[in-house]
Amino acid sequence: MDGSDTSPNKLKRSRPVKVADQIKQWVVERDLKDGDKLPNEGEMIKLFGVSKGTVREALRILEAQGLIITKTGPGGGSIVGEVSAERASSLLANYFYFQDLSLTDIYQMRKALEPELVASLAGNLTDEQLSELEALAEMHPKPAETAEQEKEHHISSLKFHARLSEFAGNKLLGFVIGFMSRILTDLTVYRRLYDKPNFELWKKGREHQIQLVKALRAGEATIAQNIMKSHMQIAEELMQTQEASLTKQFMGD
Amino acid sequence: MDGSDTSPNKLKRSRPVKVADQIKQWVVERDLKDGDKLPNEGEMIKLFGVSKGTVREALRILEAQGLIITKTGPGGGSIVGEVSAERASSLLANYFYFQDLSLTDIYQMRKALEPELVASLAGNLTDEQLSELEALAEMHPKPAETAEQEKEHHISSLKFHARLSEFAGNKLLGFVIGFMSRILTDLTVYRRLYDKPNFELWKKGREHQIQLVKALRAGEATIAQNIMKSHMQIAEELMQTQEASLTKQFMGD
DNA sequence: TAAGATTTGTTCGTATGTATC
DNA sequence: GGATACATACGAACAAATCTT
Repeated sequence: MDGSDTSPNKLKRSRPVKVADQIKQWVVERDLKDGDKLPNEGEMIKLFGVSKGTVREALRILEAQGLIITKTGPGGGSIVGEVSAERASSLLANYFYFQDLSLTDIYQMRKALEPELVASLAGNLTDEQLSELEALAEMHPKPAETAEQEKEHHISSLKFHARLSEFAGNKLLGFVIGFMSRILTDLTVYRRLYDKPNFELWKKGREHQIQLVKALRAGEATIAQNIMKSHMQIAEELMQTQEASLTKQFMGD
Repeated sequence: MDGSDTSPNKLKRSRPVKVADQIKQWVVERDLKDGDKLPNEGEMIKLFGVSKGTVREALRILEAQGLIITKTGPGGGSIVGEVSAERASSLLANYFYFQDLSLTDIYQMRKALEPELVASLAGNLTDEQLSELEALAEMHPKPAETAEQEKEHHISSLKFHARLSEFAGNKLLGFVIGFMSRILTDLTVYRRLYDKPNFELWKKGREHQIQLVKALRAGEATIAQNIMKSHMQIAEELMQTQEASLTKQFMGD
């Protein structure tokens, strides 16, 4: 957090934005952590010499970014809050709302990253984590018969990948993969992608997931990596048989 | 943008947040685009049945997310604004401020993605873009002698990668690579990474960039990819000779 | 359960700043 | 420069939530 004007922008910053920056600075100077308390409204009014309304607008700015949490009542007030992956994901989704991503774009990334992820995860998961993945993989033992079931299957499958990403030691890698799962899930929910059940693809996908968990448990990094590569290939083919443009299907919160 | 309560959270949402959601909904229902005008404060007060202060807090929330831009004066008011890559990057950096990324984490990603990027860029760049990259690559013909010069060289090098990422047809891939360049640049600026000039690494890095541009111009995807792989290897080695933990060095705006 | 204290939440009236014509 | 239309900011009052006793 710098707080100072890093860019040569001479953009006029409104007072609430300035105050928001001042609060940020106040927090960083004191190296405050997750649950630490900020001054209350009254103190901020005196501290920054602005009115209550201005302070509150500043607090809403920080809250929107996920940096603080505000509660009412005695002992209430604002505290520092770690930005959650969920919130970061939402904010980022707002950016891609305008960007016109294609399925090809997303799968170019998935093909590069998901095999990398499982390779680094092999042999490093707890029994509990492995069991959970197993349960997700075996959730749908029967092929879909209706479009609705097909949709459920695919959301489950994405859930498998999302959960996998949360186990990543590499938080950046984990976040990006989780973000892609989210986008694809939103897509599946809001559009009626996956119209027609596809027996062959369901079967392959399920086998892949089960074999993958086995490889992860055995610590077979290369095998896990190869399974995921094949899996991504299959998944992309499935998606590509459906629509291509997925603009404007998210921007959630 | 959904606006509705997707999650099973029974989190109490303050009125400004609700109004912000209502405004979002209002925008999406009408499919408003980049420069389109929103109702002014007075109209929103009537529209949502809340006071001026509440409307203003809601507007600050949307502004913080980069979704609207507000101007004063006649013809002023709020308009829809595309979230910029810059802003999305800042918001995301807030998340990783708390996450404890290591250089190894970042380079695991870079090694997976940057070769992929140049492969897809080969033969698809304009003369102008290629010239610009060339200029960046040839910016420092002489090895660094001081720590300050070494720092400049590395920022330039990261600029090269950042620019490259902006040329990506795949906006997701481009964004992630640009984001990593940003993090590494912030690191270089705020910490004194790169203390001691390293002649061998400078030379290799420079050659790589120049060869890379040549391969991109020739449309040699595989060659470009291999050059980038080597380059990432070198770059990681260089960084690893320096500090490892890069927590809490960003959170900028 | 109830009352009181604390802190945020919301409203209103008014005044000021700023950009356009 | 003056009129207009808009956001910006302030201050005082009251409402609502929540913790403590």
